[in-house]
Amino acid sequence: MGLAAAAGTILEQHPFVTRLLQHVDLDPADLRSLEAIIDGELSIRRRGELIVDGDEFRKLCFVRDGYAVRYKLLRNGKRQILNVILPGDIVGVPGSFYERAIYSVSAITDIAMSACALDAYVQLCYRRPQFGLALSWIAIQEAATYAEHIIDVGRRTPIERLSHFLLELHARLRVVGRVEAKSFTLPFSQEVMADVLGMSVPHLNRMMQRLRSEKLIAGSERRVEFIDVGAMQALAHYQPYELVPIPPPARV
Amino acid sequence: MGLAAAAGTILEQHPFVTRLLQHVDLDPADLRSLEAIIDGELSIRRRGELIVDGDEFRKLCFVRDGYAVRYKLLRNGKRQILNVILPGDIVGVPGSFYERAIYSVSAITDIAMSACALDAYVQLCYRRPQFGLALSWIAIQEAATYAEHIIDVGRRTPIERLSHFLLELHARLRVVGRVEAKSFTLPFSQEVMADVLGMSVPHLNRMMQRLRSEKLIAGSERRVEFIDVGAMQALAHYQPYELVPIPPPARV
DNA sequence: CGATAAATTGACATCACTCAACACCGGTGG
DNA sequence: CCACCGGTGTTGAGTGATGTCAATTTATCG
Repeated sequence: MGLAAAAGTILEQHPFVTRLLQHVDLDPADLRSLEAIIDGELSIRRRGELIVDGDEFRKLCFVRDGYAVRYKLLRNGKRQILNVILPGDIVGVPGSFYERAIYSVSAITDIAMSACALDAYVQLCYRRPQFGLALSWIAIQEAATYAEHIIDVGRRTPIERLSHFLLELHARLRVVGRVEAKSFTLPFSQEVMADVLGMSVPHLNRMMQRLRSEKLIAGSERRVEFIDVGAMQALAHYQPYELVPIPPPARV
Repeated sequence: MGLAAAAGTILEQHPFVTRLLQHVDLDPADLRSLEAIIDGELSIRRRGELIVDGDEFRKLCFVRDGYAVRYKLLRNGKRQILNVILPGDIVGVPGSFYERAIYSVSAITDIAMSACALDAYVQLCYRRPQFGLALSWIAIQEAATYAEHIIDVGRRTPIERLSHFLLELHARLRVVGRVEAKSFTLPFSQEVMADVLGMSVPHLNRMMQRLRSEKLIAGSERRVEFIDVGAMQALAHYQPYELVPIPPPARV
């Protein structure tokens, strides 16, 4: 776990800031306040554990680059991945808000994050309420993503689930500039995707082949190219959602 | 949709306030500010729709009494219930934060709520940042509930799912004083529970019988009495979680 | 180039869904 | 008072989708 000294321009080009600015206007003073509470950069190696279920963890880590998964292991050895974590996401939601972390987070690739103490962020919220609102917005978006995930595993068929996952992943990666218009590189193995979607690896593999044979996607390996986005969205019951911006403070 | 005039003591004994006070200290002035933005009481009849998928809805409704479900209908007619809504919960999370509601909400019993405009709540957050933090905390708790639900439908077996649902429901109802120590009255039909848990009604029914025959619960109809809470929790992989309180503002 | 991880394929068993029919209950109107 | 009715809970039979468990090929990484 490397902890580098905080340089001057931590937040330059930071995908978390990119995401924040989609919800709320922040002036340079706001950004400096945010930067002031960052207490370091964290680097974790591929396969490293960022958070282990049961830990006391009271930090927020803003992912600069790399991929991770938030998951829970059941006693029978099964793993459910709750969410894939992409650049711009926060590690520590929801774990840091509980007495002990309720889920584990593990790095899929090498990953770099900017970290701050939860308490410091909360103090920032008292001074600059827009950060509290931003956190609410992000948490609500997180909840909506989870909700869609419930529908995936609860009522969508395996092929619909997989389609939905691919479309949503593409949309989320687009926000932080990690995709091309109709294609992208999958950062995740089939084992990971199977654990996201609550299915077995062989079955996931078969569904992947079926998407290819039905000419909905192309590309081999970790490459996904959407051939017919419309058909794919219809199959997946996919619907792009748009968060409202955070209303600015009323003039007094 | 009845809209009664706001009386003086809207928030007296309001289960939403009960929940807020578990996270954060609010003084009487805070509560008056909250009360000031409530623009009315809403009553909906059993089976009424509170929100329809696709609506523009920009309110937060704090449930005073009654039960509802947040759900999505797929084109094939299947319904996935994302969450059951209990007294003290907010209707409008996450729907009001999107341009158009992304889920529907429908009343299971008659339901009474206090409503305010989302924008008014946001303005309150600028004036009193603890309300922004409270919203974050509630949204994060919502996300964690959804996460547990993902594990239910993704990796827990049907009987584990059902056990988990019953235990969690009991815990949530306890916070707002709607249960006895080891028993409670189910507000939901088996059809509703099946749609929560992503299973068919007949199968849910069989699992319910199995819980009874294995002496884990007793009670018929809508009555649930836990006989062996420990065994039930073990079966369900259930774990009670505790949110940290919102840190108070630092002394200056 | 060997070792390890990932993707793919096949055979098979079974869990849980579908589609029924039926029982029960409370309310409602004749 | 009783017949009807919608909503709810219960039961049964049949079947197909999907998991399990392997073996095998292919990629990736030292």
